[in-house]
Amino acid sequence: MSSMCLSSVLTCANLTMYHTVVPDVLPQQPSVLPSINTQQISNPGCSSNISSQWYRQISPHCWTAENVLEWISDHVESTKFDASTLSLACCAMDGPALCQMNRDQMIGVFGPQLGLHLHQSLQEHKSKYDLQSLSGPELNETCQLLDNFLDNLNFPLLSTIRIGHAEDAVSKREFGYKDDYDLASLAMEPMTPLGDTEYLSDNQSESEYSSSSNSGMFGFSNLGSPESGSGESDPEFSYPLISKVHIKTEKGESQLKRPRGRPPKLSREHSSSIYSSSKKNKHAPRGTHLWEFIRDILIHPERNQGLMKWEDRREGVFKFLKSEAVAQMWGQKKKNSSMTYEKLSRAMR
DNA sequence: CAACCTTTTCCTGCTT
DNA sequence: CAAGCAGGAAAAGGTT
Repeated sequence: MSSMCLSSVLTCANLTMYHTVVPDVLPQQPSVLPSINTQQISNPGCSSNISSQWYRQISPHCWTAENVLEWISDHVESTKFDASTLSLACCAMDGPALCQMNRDQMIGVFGPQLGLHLHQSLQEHKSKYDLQSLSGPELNETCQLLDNFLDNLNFPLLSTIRIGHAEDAVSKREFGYKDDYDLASLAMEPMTPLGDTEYLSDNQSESEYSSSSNSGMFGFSNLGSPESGSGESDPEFSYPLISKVHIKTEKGESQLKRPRGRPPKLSREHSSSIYSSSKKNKHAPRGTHLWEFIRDILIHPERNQGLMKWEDRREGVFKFLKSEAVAQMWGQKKKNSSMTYEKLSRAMR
């Protein structure tokens, strides 16, 4: 089980990203999450070490006073600055106010050492977000993924949404994924661009992810696991025979089974994913965590084409509308064409 | 390089 | 009984 509860992280993201837009987004939250319930993404208390990092993903112009404090606090720590010499009142400003300060004003307020440090840091943050407009790198990456994903869908964008059963018609065999993310064979519902507040009106067509109560409608209700039809057929992700084991069943049959756990990673030389060209590092860069991926989709509702939506931002409840599509995107991001919603949901839990 | 963390995969049991 | 879901366990691989 992940030590970092997805719900808390997403809620923190939610709060950070939206609290200037949705002022009532931070009610009293229960301090304890009773259990990890993927149906309901509720709000446990956000740990400070998580929330304190969120200002990094927002343009300084959008920082709240709290973000500014966190930012200053981080620099006080990193520079071993004696915080006792710093007046809290000096730090009481929001992002826009902070951005208006020039170098000399910073030095005047925070002193020559910390002031210079803060000024330099602020310039870096500002230039970073000036270049990237609204989005952080991870967000851009996810958005690019979304764009590519949607570009690869050959479905006409209909003006009406078919309710519910489009996925019914898809057999597991038809669900074969191809290299380069060719999802033309993926019989999803046609995607209609949705605005921030313009969601599907008929909830029955959606894969319920959220909601409080429900019991188990964790999406995918009409769709079998595509793994059987795709994962092993993909040359890149097929498992070598050596990784398979023969397991005797009670009936004495010899059955070919995959061992538990993740199969060894194969060479990425033949990867044709859009990421192959951009990611050369030995280690995956930051911003590739599942919770970040989910967050990025959620905070860009105008670009997620109805893949997911906030059901109740205040409660941190969101819903998968195209659960398999989201899983496919995640799989592409992780260069894993056998990713399914079942696995994605397990990772989330 | 080891410890830790996250993700992926398989499996079992419960609920509907 | 079948399907869907939750969660345990194991393993890979990334991060620190």
